[in-house]
Amino acid sequence: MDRRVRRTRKLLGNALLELVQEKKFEQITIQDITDRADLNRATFYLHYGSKEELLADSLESYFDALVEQITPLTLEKPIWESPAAEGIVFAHVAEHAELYRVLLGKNGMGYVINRVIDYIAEFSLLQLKAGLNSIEPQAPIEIAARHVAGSLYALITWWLMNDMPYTPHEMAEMTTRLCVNGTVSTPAAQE
Amino acid sequence: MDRRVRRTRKLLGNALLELVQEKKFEQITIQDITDRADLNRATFYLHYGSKEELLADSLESYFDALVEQITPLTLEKPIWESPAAEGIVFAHVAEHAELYRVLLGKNGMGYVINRVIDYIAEFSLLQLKAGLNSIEPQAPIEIAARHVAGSLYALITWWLMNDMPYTPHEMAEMTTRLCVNGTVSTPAAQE
DNA sequence: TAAGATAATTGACAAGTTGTTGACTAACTG
DNA sequence: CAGTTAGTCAACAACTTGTCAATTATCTTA
Repeated sequence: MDRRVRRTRKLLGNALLELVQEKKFEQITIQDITDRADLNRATFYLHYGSKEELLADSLESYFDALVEQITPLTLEKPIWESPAAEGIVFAHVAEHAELYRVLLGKNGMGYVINRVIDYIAEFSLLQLKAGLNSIEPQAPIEIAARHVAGSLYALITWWLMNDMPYTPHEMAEMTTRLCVNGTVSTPAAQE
Repeated sequence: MDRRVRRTRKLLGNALLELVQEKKFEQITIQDITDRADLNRATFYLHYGSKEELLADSLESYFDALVEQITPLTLEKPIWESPAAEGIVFAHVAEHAELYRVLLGKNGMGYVINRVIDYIAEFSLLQLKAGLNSIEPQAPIEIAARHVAGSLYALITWWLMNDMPYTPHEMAEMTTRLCVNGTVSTPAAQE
């Protein structure tokens, strides 16, 4: 790929990720983006059809970096026996807290939220498939994976929006416990 | 409140909820909304400052109706002993499937998604608090509630986006099982 | 390194959206 | 019925959008 193209796209992506933390996504104009990136407005249209498209493209790198970090860990120990992988996820979120607060928070972007959940669900699905001989899911594995993804997403956003009152490690442990043991334990058996 | 005001806001709300199912939210203009509602464009600005504000207002009625339906049930039996309440939620979603598919789906709206999760989490929190003498949560109850909310949200969207391949009752049962028992059971003790 | 290809710039365009205004008419409330 | 408030209408400037053709700058590779 032409060096100029790489350069331009990176400039556009960084500009958007900056702007997204300053004002609402809807009221960021193409002009804003190209101004920030020091490019001509027409140039934007040579690469992307919309802000949404640009954002989607820019987020790939974040997610990919994260998955690369996690994958080796899961080969050692399945995810339901150790919260190590979740720990990395929470640490990653903390590192980019301002950005994720905007993308996932109050007036977050549906596109990003669903993409995050999909990502996690896909990952969980692989984990569950790999462990099928030693565990027995409580529902079809697509659904079980989705359950884990929703939980992790919800805990991440809760943590972010409440100023991260626990360490990434603590959050990872709670997430794992809730997903593996269930939400509550009933000391007295239920009928 | 003035009868004319009620009338106008209802017209605007219905117009938007219709339009939202026809085209992307971002490319719905104020003109579109007032055209559909048979009102003057200037009238819109007498009531709302933006489409987002209008949407938020319009969704209240949906959620409120739902909570009213559920509340009596939870007084009979705690939510972790019966999937009845969840069943009603899934049935409600099915009834308004086209709308929720747009609001929560692929390019859904972050605002709505987070509002839904918050709603569920608040509700779960009340349930957990009420049952504290007979159960022992696996994490601080705010977090446990959030875990349940995330799971339910994720299962709802999975179900919607996959053309609802199970009955509301089946989905409710799976949700409850996953949340109460955990994602997997391990026939052989771990390690 | 020179030639040809491709990217980016520039200024300009029509079309459409936004938010607000002031003067008007219609509808509601007590 | 009188006074208040809501909605209508037409018009406004300011801004955004997507696209264009002509020009310049920068890359690639032979």
